[in-house]
Amino acid sequence: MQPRKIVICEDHNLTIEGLRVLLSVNPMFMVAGHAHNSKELFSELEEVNPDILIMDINLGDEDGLVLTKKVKEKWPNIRVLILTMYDDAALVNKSKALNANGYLTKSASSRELIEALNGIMGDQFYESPVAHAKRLNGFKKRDEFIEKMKLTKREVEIMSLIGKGKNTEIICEQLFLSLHTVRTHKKNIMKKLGMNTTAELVHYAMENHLTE
Amino acid sequence: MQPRKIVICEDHNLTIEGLRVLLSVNPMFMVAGHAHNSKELFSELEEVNPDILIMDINLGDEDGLVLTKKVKEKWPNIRVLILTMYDDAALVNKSKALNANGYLTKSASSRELIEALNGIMGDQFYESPVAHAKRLNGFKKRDEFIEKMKLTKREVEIMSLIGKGKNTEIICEQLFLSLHTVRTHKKNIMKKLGMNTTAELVHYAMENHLTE
DNA sequence: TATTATCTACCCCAAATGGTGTATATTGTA
DNA sequence: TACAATATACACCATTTGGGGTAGATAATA
Repeated sequence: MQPRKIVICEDHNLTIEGLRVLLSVNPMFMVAGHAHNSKELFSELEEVNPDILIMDINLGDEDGLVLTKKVKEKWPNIRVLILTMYDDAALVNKSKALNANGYLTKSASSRELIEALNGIMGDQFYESPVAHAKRLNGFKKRDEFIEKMKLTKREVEIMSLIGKGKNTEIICEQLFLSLHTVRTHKKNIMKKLGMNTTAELVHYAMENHLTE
Repeated sequence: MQPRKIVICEDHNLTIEGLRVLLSVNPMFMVAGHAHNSKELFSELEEVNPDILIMDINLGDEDGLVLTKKVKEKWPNIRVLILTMYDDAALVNKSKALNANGYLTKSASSRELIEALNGIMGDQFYESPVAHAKRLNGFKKRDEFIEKMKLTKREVEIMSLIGKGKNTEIICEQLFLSLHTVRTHKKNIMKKLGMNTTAELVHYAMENHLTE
């Protein structure tokens, strides 16, 4: 069987090199090219015509998810694996919504990477079984909490990051939002929950598994 | 207490600079030198006589693990932390076999770096709790954490309350302490843990079961 | 006993947060 | 289409927090 051709879109060279090394030992896959941004990516896809695109979410000032959508519109047959450092349910769902074929965190082992690359060839959206199981455990309580507190989607997303101990600055970088917006959301969450310190938010986000 | 002297062996200057910055804010450690290859490393170790060596595996055409073995033969008292981009069980075991004292991936946060640097001072081989738990399904132990981080009795007490989401005002009421005192303790805790927001403290207090 | 660690408490200053309010664009939906 | 909900962004102000100190009292220990 021909090895599957892979293009990597990732702004950190260290990671690109790491992926190349990991994949070089496996005859089933071949890294045929890489790109650091959307411009490089489109010319690379045009030239290489790969089977698989490994896409990072955090591409400097570009958004890998937005890029995924564009890629899928132009090349619907390319299978896209989102590879990111964020272990975040909201991002998994977002990836799914944007027609990506799978989601894997950078904390995955090389074995999990291979599993994922095989997994995304199927019809189903692929997610690391470990990560999936980890999140499902807290779902009941989590959804109850969200429903009870009437948190909006965005608020839940922000609550999740707050629960991970991230401050406003980090959150707005991560979600590509203005500092004002994140502060507004945070204040609205506080009103809904009847809390008035970040510490309380972190505590209750973790207690109710909103971080997963 | 004297800060621990550290030498970094790493071929990427960017990473060296990053480590220097991350460690410069922590009074418990001092980067006393660095090296890009084995030649520079041996002269640096001779001159500096450090407590800790942070060793990259991928040193251009040299192998950090082989180098670690040589270092350990000549300077058995130097604690060696392997820092690498590979999250790979086989490499962890190999590092252990070659008498390194700990293993950390480059995807680690600054907090995890501090944890690791404290961790390798112990008798046991240190591995990132997250990575370790991921593989072994183990639980983080409250006492381990306290011991590793060298938190005092009072600090643990305050950490526990912080973990419950209580703010400084509530804590000082509860412990019959001045606001200044609680703030001082809190700042000292932050220094030890390499954190700089309350949110992070809450998150990790809960993660490590310090609230119990 | 001398030394070190811990606990307590305060100072200053810059940055971040919390409280309140306004406003516009977009999305969902009755 | 009109209406409500949501997401975004900003202004103003008082309070709290974080980072840098100093310093005395007590406890532990070499």
